[in-house]
Amino acid sequence: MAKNEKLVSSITSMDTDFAQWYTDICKKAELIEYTSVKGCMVIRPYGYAIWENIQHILDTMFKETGHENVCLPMFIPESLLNKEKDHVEGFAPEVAWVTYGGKEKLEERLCVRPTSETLFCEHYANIIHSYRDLPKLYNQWVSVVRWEKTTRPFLRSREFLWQEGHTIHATAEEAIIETEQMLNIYADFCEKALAMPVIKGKKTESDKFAGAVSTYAIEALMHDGKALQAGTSHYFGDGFAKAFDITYTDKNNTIQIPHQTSWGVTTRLIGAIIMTHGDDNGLVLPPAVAPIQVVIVPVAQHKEGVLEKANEIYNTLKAAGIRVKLDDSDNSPGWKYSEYEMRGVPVRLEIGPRDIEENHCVAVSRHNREKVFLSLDNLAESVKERLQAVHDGMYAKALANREEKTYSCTSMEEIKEMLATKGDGFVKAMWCGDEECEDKVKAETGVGSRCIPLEHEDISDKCVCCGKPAKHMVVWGKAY
RNA sequence: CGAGGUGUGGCUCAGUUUGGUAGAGCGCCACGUUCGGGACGUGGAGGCCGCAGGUUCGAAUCCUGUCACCUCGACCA
Repeated sequence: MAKNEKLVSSITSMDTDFAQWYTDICKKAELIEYTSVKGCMVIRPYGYAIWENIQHILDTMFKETGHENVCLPMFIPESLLNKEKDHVEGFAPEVAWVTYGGKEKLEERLCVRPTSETLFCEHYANIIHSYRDLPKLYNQWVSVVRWEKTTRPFLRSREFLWQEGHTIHATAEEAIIETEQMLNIYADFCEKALAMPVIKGKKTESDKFAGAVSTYAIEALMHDGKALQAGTSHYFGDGFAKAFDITYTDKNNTIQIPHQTSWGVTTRLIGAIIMTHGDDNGLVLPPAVAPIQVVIVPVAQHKEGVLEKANEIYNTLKAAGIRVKLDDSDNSPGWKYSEYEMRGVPVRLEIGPRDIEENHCVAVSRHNREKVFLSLDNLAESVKERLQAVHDGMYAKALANREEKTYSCTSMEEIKEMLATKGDGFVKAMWCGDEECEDKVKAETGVGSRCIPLEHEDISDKCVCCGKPAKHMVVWGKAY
């Protein structure tokens, strides 16, 4: 392994400086490049291809559950943004404004959408009249702008790509079911496509979305023990509908107010992948979203028959629907091994004269570097099995990391001690429901409330802070 | 946004204290030899020192401002 350290010396090791390690990977795996505008990055082809794969899988899940894609404007007139009081207050500090059109000052300034609830509401008010018009299950894939003070690639940028689902329903029950359904879709996606375990939970009052009745989120734990909110799903009740005057006539010819939801995930998921699975050799990509699932590295490719065989393998795998790349550049095999490990390619196949003689190739799994020989007969099948094994291995590893860094605590002292001795992580502790206690826990221990998990656990019957009867089990953590 | 740190070819950095007109290694390009964990030889290209002002006969070096990145806080997908 000593030699190995030298190979990857260009990436700062995770233990030395996790933040620098993260930045190194973003740059060296060619996911992003900075631009002259703070917080606005170029997502390079390799990074964007990951996003395209995320989009494709999620979009399919959305469509399977009856959602339709739309596209709304990127500008919101100030008066429209101002219609829902909590919503404006939540977003006003971080919106960017357009005040000029060419040389003329605008009568009313336009905000660059930080999120599109208000636009959807304006639209719904126009198109919804009857119970027959409901529900509307809309989603859009767009970018939004939030003028953040501190920015980091993927985790917090001023412009970011996301999808925002906005649905409107006849009844509260239906909207609540939608909110839960989308939370479940996100959690399934994270676990099955990104190999990333998440905790589904409800946000506390102080932490919920501006204008929502309740906010649900999936929370993931990164390799360094910090929490990352990976997706949110909000139930709005009829608050927005009232503010925007959206009504419909029901079967009995009486005017009713509909109920709404919104839900979203962003390019932050790419940051989550990096920080959940990455290691000191670079990126480790889950097979489902990896732009290249298998890279073929020919060894002694100048020798007769090697490139021919490599091409044959390439064609076989490609025909089987695997995203495969053959690197026949004249870099040395060793160089290629390191390069594709840094880029996180899940499986590498090595094929050289000795392999050809024995009718097999070498398969190396990125996440654990395990090497096996695979027969060239039925190769597509066995490669698919390897990809599945990589996914399973990555999930197990990420889950083990989370378990190891999850602590159940019954007192403030215990929280402090666990964090001090075992490092950052998820802290499970009971809470009375009082905001004062929530703030106090954060102020004294450094960990804030992440969510109230849907799967309840009884750690004790008393609030970890005040000792009064507990209402909820809360997962606490330091957040990105 | 508050406190601290760093900006020098694509990358990692030396040079800044004490001003005198820019270096190394890696990478890149060409050719040849190589090829089972980042190969080697020979030749070559590439930087007005983050940017803008100022001081000075003269600024990578001193001063002011600004931008970007990193760390720790506060805010957030």
